[in-house]
Amino acid sequence: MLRQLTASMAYTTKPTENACNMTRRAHARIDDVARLAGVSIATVSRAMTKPSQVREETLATVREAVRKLGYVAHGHARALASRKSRTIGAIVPTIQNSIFAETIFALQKTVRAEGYVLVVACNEYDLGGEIGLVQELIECGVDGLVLTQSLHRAEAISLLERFRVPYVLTWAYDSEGHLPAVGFDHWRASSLVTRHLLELGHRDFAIIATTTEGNRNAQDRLRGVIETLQGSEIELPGSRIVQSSFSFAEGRKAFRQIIDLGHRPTAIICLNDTLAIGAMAQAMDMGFKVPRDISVAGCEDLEVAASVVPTLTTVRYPSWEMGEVAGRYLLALIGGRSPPETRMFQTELVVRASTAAPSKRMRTKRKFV
Amino acid sequence: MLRQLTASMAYTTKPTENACNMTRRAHARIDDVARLAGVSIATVSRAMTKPSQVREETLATVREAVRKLGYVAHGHARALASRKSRTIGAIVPTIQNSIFAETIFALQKTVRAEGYVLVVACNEYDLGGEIGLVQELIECGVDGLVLTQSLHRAEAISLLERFRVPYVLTWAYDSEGHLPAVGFDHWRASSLVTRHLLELGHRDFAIIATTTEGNRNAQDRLRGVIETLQGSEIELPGSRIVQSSFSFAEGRKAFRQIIDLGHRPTAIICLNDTLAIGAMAQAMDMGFKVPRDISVAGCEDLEVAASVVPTLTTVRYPSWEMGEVAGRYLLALIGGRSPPETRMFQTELVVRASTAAPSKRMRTKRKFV
DNA sequence: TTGTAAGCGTTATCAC
DNA sequence: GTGATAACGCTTACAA
Repeated sequence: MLRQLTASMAYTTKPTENACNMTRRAHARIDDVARLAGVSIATVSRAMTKPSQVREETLATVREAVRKLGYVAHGHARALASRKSRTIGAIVPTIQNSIFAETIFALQKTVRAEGYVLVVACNEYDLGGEIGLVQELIECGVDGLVLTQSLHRAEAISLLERFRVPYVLTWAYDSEGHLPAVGFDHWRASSLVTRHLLELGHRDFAIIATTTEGNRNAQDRLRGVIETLQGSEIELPGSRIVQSSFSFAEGRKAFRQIIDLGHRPTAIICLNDTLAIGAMAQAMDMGFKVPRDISVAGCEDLEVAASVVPTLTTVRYPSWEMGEVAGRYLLALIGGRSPPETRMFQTELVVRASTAAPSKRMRTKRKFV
Repeated sequence: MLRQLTASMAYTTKPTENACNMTRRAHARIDDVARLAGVSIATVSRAMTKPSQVREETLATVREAVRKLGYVAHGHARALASRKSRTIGAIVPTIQNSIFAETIFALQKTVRAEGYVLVVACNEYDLGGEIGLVQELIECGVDGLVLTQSLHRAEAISLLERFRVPYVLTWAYDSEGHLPAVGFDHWRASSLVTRHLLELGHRDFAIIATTTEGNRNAQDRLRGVIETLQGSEIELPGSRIVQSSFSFAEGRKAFRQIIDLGHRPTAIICLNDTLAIGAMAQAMDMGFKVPRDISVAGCEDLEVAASVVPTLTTVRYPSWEMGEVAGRYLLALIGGRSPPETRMFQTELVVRASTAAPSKRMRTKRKFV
């Protein structure tokens, strides 16, 4: 509730009556400022939003009145009249995953620099109904919307277009390149990791994969590994690919599962860092020396994980930059300027101490696939 | 921008003209729904917000019209007329720190369940001007505001009270108990850790502390350790307390610094988990076995860190619960219900593998302070 | 450069 | 239960 009125301020009271005793109201309105400054409300409005159109002297008077009364504009009234709210919405699966937190943080900073505030909603991987969220944010009157890993892209977009709300997709894949989307090349990310291990001389792999069902990004990552291996004429038996869900413990379990197969690969590629860290921990618990006995690599930079386990070879995803670009894109669209090109961000391999060439000991002990 | 009008819709056109051809407009308004349903706009409004006051049959007609037109209410107009916006604001230092992310996530979930959306703003530890942010959110017309570790509490509160915006402080300390605040007992948290080590038989400590300047929480944590030690007649020489900033690398550096003193404590208490993990990593790099040679404990549960380094003895801060309570508190205040009691959350010691009784080897090798 | 006044799309009061 | 209509607090086209 933005303002609390005294009883006498109810609908029956005439506006002119209020005008006389602003002391009875909770806070100042534009007409209070106008009266104190001795100008019209239009001038006050202009002084607030287009100061260049107001004479220097008048401006000073108005500003003084604003200061004296502690006037703060009523955003909803302003939005209703001007048809712009200076708010931007963002929908993310969760804010608890540091990769999304980073994007949101960057986005928030970017739009705030232009006077926009950010409305954040989490769809919790659709448990709450993504389309409902989009509609809610439209109802809130956001000037633009950022969608992250949208699960119902087509519906969300048609809704946004019907309401003429500018939008941009993040963490998204757009094969045709027609949609405003910024994302990562997940295929390339996991391919980078794989090539790195191939170049070190590894020929004997296992993959700890995430579930790929309905997740294009995860599919791309898995394909990136498999196709790169195929490029080197290496076929991976299906049993060497373990599917896991997202957790440290799952990474441990998957590692055990691989070792239980009775065949030790020289390198393990994990399709995300949480799994990789779990696998590494399990390897060490089981007496493996990393990377002497086995190399472990991840495919997705978890900022926090990287600071905690700074030895993991992985791929850096510039999620901060993505947030910035998404913000700038929307701001341009809203401001009627031509937006920057949307694009596929390139990821970058970060080689750390968890990978090395297979040791002689490994080579002699193992038969290749 | 919520709606785009065609040229003919400019101010010169009379409302009654618009009414006839809604096809030329971007989307439906309440009067379009009313016309299609054959009722007045007042009825439509009631059907949307107080369905119980509308006859079942009328309700169905209106709902059908809403569906047909894809009508979505204009939040700003609604907010202006009703004086409530169904948005709640939250100011946090950053969303990148997982403890705040967790609180925000819980808050978001709690308020969304009641139909509110969350506007998030980060003050980046005041680099952006906290009071400005508060004013911005008031201008946005939030129905309530959550402040986190507010650095300018007095000013923020006076502003909020002037505008009659309900608020609640989180991660906050309120010695008098007059303010609506939910926080943690940091003194107790670090005291718990200290007592645990004392009970294991440790007498020889070092502390890796955070900067305490202007940070009441950090001060409390440090006092918790020192005063608990004093309770056992243990005085810590100042050189055994190393001040660090917040990072993994700083934890490493601080550990080296302590060892460089030439005296090895049997236990190290770190005032946050990031420092603790850094210290542990450094210890292991330097050939220490944890906890055989040295015990390491933290004072602040970092969710991600805990999942990555699941061996760290630390204190769990229920930040999720705090977000929930903060949300419920505001919702109660807004709804005119009596709010739940604000309180100091109790933290809870989580003993893991990084602490143990000092070994005989340690005991014989060391002289006590 | 400034003032006048007509919107912006709802809700809430009051009469029926 | 429902309808007519006056707010809600601001922006902006147009006139001065």
